[in-house]
Amino acid sequence: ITGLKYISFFFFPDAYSYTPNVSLSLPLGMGNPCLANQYHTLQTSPVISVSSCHQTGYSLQNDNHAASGYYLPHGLRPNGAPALESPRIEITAYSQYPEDEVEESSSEDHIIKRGVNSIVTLTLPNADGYRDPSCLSPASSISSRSCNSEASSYESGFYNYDNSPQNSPWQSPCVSPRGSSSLLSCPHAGGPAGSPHHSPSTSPQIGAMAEEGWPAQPRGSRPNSPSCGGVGKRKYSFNGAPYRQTSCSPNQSPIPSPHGSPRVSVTDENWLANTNQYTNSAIVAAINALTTDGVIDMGEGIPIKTRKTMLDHSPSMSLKVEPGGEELGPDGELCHEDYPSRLALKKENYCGGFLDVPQHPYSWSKPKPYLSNVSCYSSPSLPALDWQLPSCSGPYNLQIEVQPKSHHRAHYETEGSRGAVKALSGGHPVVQLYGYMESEPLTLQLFIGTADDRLLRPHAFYQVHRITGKTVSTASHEVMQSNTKILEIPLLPENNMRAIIDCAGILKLRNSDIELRKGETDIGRKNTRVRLVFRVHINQPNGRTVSLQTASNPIECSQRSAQELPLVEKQSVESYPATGGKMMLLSGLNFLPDSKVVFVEKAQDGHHLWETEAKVDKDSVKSSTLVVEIPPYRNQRISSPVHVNFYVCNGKRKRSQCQRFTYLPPNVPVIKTEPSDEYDSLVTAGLSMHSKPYYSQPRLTPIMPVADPDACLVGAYPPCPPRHAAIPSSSPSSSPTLHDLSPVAYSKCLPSSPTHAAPPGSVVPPIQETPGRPNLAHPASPDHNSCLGMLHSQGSPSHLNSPGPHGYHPIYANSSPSSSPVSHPSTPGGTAESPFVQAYSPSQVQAAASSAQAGGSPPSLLPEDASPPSMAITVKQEPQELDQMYLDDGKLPETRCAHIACKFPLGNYLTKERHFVFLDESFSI
DNA sequence: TAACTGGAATTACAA
DNA sequence: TTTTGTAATTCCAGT
Repeated sequence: ITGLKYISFFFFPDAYSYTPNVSLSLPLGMGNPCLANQYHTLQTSPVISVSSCHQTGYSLQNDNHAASGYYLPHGLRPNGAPALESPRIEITAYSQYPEDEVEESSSEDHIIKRGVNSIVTLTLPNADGYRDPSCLSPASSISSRSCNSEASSYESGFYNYDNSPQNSPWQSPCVSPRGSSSLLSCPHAGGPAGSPHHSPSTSPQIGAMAEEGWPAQPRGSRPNSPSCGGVGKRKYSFNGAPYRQTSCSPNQSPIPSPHGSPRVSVTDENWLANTNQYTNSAIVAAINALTTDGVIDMGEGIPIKTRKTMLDHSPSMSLKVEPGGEELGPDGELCHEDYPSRLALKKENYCGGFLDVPQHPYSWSKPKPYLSNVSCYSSPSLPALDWQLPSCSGPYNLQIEVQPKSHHRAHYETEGSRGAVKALSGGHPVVQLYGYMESEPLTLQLFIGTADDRLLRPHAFYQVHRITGKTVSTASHEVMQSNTKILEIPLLPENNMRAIIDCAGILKLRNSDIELRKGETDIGRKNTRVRLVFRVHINQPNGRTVSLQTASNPIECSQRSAQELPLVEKQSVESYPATGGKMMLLSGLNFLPDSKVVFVEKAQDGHHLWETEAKVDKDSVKSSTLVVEIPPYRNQRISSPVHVNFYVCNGKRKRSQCQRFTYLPPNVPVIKTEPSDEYDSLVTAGLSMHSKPYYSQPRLTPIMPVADPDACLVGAYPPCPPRHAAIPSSSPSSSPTLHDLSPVAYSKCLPSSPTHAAPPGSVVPPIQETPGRPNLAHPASPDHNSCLGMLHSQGSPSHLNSPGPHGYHPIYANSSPSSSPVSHPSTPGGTAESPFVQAYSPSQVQAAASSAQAGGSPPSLLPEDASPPSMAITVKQEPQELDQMYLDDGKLPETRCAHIACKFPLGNYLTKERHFVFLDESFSI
């Protein structure tokens, strides 16, 4: 319902005719380059400028790029707010917004409507409700605090738009009145709101809090832990959820994320490398000041959606402040520049005691010299966390050299840390970036992602937890981005751009806390598998940024299942002719002699089409390996690959996650994989291990076997750099795989199915264009899309050749049929010719992300000020027998791709929706 | 002492 | 509506 409302909101002319232009200018001086970057204003004193203007001039396109639209300083305060000697709050609300929106907000928050331009009064919780900072338990550290993780996804499309900068079409860095409820985000309250980017209004907890007497009782049915009283580990959040305590905490300093603003145009000039990019306490304080006074009202002047997200987005990234730590600049020096701001704002803060508590500036456990040159943040707006990115591009290749163990018991906030994620070998996961020859260090980002069969996205119920201690050798620190905690780890040239991930634990958030979050559609129950997602952003000389991402094998995080449930980590065969009969080796855990392997096929609507039990070689069963004979498919005469699933069953309710398997037509070459050392001993003749990826990254839907990504690039695109000769082979899944390349599959790298013209999970071009550069919005030509998809390797490379649900990415959808990849000569490695070389500005990226997620469709990349390409909505009548046509031709006509691309007029969500439907239908056909 | 573990009791939830 | 089993969460006792 929310989504529908949301969508309709977008399509309704009056709805988008007004563009909530709300901006928050919080010049923090040297304290926060991020802010400077985001707002293009670097002032000497804090200035909070919140305004809502009705701008009829906004184009639809801009609306769709909402995030950026409302966000950019150039939108409202082109010149930035004037420098002031003291904090100033400017609130201007001119416009009105849809009534329904108002109602919605009013009901959710305790905001009193007084008319379009009137003041909204926010009912504030009792100050007594704020938790005493002294009550902070170990878990109260940001590491333990959970955050409402962004759960945006293309699957759900619309949801969570309200609290994800990237997701919200209305996202705005502004402080909204509702956000003000964020006072809730009051420091001590520690709510999700604790982070300024949280909009209380969007959080169900807010309402609950106000109604139930925040933060007296944790929401939910669970009784308070004995320790909740403020003595034990249990921490109170305003809604009772410990993790909700956030950046507001005196010890926490949320900061706006450089990524947070889609329209942020950060240049190298305004990026103050030697300033503390993570010091945004000022903005937090400012927001608190603004939002907690209880009388500020912008509500009536700002579209609800905007108001909901304003607070959320501004600071989409916050810094964890280690208690007792010190805020260090890149060079290790304390950075207290933002203190004045904080202090100044403190007086305005509803939570009076908030700033009285000594600040505990963040401190790296070790000097982080590389920070001074971290290029990661040179880009103001990096891809949203739920964007699918490739693991390699041009010369770069981000790889997980050592995979984490398949089980890691996550800890609750009520518990102490359960340590860092370990590797199978007993060590820790290792990640390395290949192909990077520069001398400047980079930052490796790590967050906890999902491990289901949908697109990779931040896991709503788990957060990465920074592990500290003498046993930890890797420096790291935490930042928040869109409710997702990110661990940043240095990638140093001296270490060969290799990082040992011994500083990452996993925090489990209570299901009840997350599920009640507005917009959250995922359920936590039995959703206990995660993946470590690594990202790196490489700045190019030309200002663009190459973003790479890779995800680990799935990690089971529950205690129980780790002991009982079978877990399939790898499978030796991903696909095989329908005749079956081949032995497949499964590698995993908790296999029993009585374990059964069941193959199932389900229709799109979920009902069973076929189910059969495979023969298990009981003699060879070990707890970690299982040999099973691939059963023949029910139809031996299939003309195209058929995707089925299988699972290992140890008894009632003791099933492994479903694994994907593809039955191929007899004439389709079988994909062979290269055995990995670690598993060689396990592999019997003819068996080689495949990292299993049913629930891993979206994969190619293989109507035709997909070759190695690199191979795919051969000829047309520069291949990813070969792995380093010294690449450890400890991780089978991370080992490259070799595949037989069918001439058909190889020749064109074409999508194997119509859906690939614009797969929902397509890889986002890893290269961002310099801000301001007009976007050409021509992403790769249609026929490149498939390659993009193929490259969208996350986790183990091997899954590249496996089929999988594909997300569709907007970037390509907007491709002009005739357009070709934008050439960027300066791109190293000849990426100019790579399909990944998509020219887009950061703002566009963000805007696109936002619009896409908000609208349930992928973001589109268009220059903010550019009018949408004249793309007629040409809905070509597709042949009814797509599969047949494909098979007959041996390829998917590029022209079809082109037409599909044409169906995505930028900014037209309705059309996009239709397109999705179309794709589904096509696929079905 | 703090971090980390393993186990299990308690509570919530779903079949 | 109740029962029962499972999953989630919290707590304890160690290392």
